Amino acid sequence: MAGPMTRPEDTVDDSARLMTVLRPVRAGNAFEETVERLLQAIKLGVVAPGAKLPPERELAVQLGISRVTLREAIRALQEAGYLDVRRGRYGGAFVTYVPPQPGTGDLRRVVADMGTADLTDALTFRMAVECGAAAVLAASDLTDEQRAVLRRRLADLDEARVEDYRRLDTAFHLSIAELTGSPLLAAACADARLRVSDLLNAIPMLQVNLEHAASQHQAIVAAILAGDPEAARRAVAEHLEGTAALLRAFLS
Amino acid sequence: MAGPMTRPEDTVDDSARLMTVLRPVRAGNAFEETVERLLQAIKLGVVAPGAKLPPERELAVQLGISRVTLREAIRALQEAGYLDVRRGRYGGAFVTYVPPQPGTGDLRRVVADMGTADLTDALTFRMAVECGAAAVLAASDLTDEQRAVLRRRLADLDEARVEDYRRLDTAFHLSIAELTGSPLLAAACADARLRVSDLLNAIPMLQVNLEHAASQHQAIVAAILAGDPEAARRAVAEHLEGTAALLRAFLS
DNA sequence: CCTCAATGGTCTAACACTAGCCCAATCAAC
DNA sequence: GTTGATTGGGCTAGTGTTAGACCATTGAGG
Repeated sequence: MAGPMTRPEDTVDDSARLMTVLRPVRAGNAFEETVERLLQAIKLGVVAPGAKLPPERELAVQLGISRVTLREAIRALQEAGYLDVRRGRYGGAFVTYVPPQPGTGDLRRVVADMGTADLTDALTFRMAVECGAAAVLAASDLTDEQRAVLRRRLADLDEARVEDYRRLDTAFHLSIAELTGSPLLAAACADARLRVSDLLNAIPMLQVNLEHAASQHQAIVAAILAGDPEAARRAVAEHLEGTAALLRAFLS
Repeated sequence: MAGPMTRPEDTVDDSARLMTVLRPVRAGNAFEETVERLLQAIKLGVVAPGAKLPPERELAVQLGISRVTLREAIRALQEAGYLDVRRGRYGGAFVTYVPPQPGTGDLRRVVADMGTADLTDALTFRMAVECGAAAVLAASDLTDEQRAVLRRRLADLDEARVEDYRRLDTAFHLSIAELTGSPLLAAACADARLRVSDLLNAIPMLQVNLEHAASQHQAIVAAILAGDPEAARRAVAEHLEGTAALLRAFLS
């Protein structure tokens, strides 16, 4: 009775599940992960250009690392030109990074950098979590305040100047996940967004695409406000599929 | 022009996004995270009772940690009664843990342990990622082999003995994510499943519930095989909603 | 001017983690 | 039996990380 209960047919693709569960415990050392996280906050525009990060002591606690490690990461970002660090009261680490003008980057190079396997992984992951988040939100009872936030984000995006567009687009997408009230889901969506942000930044913003995106954003919000999970899922899927198609077009 | 571009209305719920992006970089030290991960493999039945973990050297590489840290984690699990470690050739760390008989645990205690906020977070997260995974899989062109795996998992579950049920149920759900081919998505689903596994283990398995679950599983597979993302999403949502309702019933 | 609170800059001792090496035990094959 | 390959057990030197204290700079307000 103490023998293995594994039956032959179970071992067929158990290796896949072993890979999934026994994946690396940590992506790198604390320093690298911290740089990555701060870069996320900057590139996603969570900390806007000209704004400053929280004080080191506070930030170190939030990130669950020591101040020494945090300072190393900040210094690296400073030397890379993302931050301007100033001492004294009212000082801090100010964001100097300005999102690159779309179209100037070389999309092929970005794709080559991350590898096509990682690319499809990221796109698939994003499709799943964002569709899931929208469907969950559409299925829940929304307060007036939640509805207002959603409409506000949509309106911001419509009025956005070109240089603010990516940041507000990110804000719109992340708000959907945040409004579900699930930190885990919000983190997953932020992670997914980050993994494709370099890609998005390298895509030129054409008028036609922006108009498509705008109507798709409207469809998403309408479906969520109407409490229709399946319409919400479909709208998000169409929107993201559009991005994926755009990528394929620029790559072929 | 170098001033903050943040407009007043942007700051309304920027704090939420700051919390999301500037969340802790690491959940704990390497030892704790490793124990957690191994426990995940054991409790989810990825390594079946009686089977053994990969050799220490190999496993340490897979987990991206040193052998010393891995051995500490294994020793902790050995002392907690989950593993039996044997030396010499054909030795290794054998799983001795047998999943608890459902109904013996105190559901209320488990819920109290994790807190209701974390509970709804986990349930919401699981709902989103599993619905998303099923929809993505349904929207993709499946090979015959993929279809076979899906049907195999379903059949395994139908024939399952009571003591194997949870493990095969986990295998079924995770297979859906794995079949999308996205490691990120598979990892997210495994994480979601783990977060509710203690809960599931504490729920008695009643004949009625098992029958409901069986027909829901069939509906999920049918929708995926039919290539209908929305039916797939709906089927998964109904299935998971059933679990959530069951939880509420036992808690009130 | 001065003061003082907030903030970055720096140091140190303790602890965590790693890489690499060698030892000890086991057991199938010969 | 003896052997050899495989596996866990244990050690050490070096590096990464932390907590906490103290110093240096800045600028608003008195």
